Amino acid sequence: MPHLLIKDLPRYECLIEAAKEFPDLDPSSTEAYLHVLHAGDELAGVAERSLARFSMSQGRFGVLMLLWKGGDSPSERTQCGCAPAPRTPAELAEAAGVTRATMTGLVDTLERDGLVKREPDPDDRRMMSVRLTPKAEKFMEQYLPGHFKLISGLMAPLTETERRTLVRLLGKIQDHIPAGTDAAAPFPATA
Amino acid sequence: MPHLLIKDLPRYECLIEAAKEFPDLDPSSTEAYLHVLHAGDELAGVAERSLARFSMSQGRFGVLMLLWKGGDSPSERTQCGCAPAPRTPAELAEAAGVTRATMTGLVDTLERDGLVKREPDPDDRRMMSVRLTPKAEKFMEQYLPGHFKLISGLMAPLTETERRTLVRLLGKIQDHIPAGTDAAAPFPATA
DNA sequence: TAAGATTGAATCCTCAATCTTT
DNA sequence: AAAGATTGAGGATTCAATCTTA
Repeated sequence: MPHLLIKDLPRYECLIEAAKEFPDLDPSSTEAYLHVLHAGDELAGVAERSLARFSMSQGRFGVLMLLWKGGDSPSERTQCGCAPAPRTPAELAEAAGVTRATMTGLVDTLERDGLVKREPDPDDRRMMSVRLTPKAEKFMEQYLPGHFKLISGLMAPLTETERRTLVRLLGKIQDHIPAGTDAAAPFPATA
Repeated sequence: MPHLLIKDLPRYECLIEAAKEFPDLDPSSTEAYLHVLHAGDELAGVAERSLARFSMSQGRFGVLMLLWKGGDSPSERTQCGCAPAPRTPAELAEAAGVTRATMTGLVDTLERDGLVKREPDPDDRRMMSVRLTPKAEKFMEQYLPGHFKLISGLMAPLTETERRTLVRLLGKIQDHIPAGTDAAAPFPATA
């Protein structure tokens, strides 16, 4: 599940050493890259272990969050000026950034556990509508306050200003990440 | 594969709005938390798509990196003063932070693809020794320069100073992450 | 044809046995 | 016993079909 299969990051001196053999290796870039991935893994790990006690996974929890407080009518489905909350498996997959097949699987286990319910769309019989059950509403009401407290605790080592700086720096990276699969090839795939 | 099942992060105003309903939600903490996870997902996604063109996964690549340039004799296995490179499945699992069962699976597919070779330990017949094959050495020599270039490009939007700041801020978070599973429970698991 | 949802085969990962050797 | 490695069952994920409806 972690992005990085390394528990202990290499020391900066090791990166400098490795750069002698690989001129393309930029130590400060590599260090920053490894730290972002590692921090993400660690934070996700904490959240994951917290969720695991309720037999909940990050993926299934994410679907619950997407469905949470979405309202029923289209007018209710817009939260504070944002896009309407997703309802169908296709919308959920799009919003979550996973394939429809993955969403089918997630909704399967959520439905099996009584947390969501599939209902056929009355207008278009190809579509399904996914809704939270009262059991899921109750779970979210009980779980979320502690979840937010956990996040606050994780970020407590940073001051408000440092958090803003962190978000700004990460934003600069994300704004320049090539979308989709068009990342430059390390070497020709036909080699 | 992503840690976060949300493609578009909520806007800050939405977090402030949500905080009215959940007093435990601290907007700046939540924003920073979501950004770290999201940035990690995006960066890992780029690396993953780059590796995928060679039928390589982050997990298997991580094993290759762990094994890379480890040398044969114990004296060679220490790289620039760091811990000796792992050799057995148990050591690899420990260094990678995954279970031994996971490492067995990764080594299985790497061996099937001719990238590593298992050899029984002559001293202790319970143990195996895992080594890179010449095919894997060649792959790494061809792949790594482009890999490091890719990372440099991803971090290019940041100045050297900004990278140091980013690493410092992430380090402050990581230093205070509770180890293992002892994260505070959001609410009693027995509820 | 095309779109929504699902299924089947495959990889990656975990936990809880199991098997072998110490 | 205890340690190293593996196996088996199951969840999460993807891709490439497949099925139904528009």
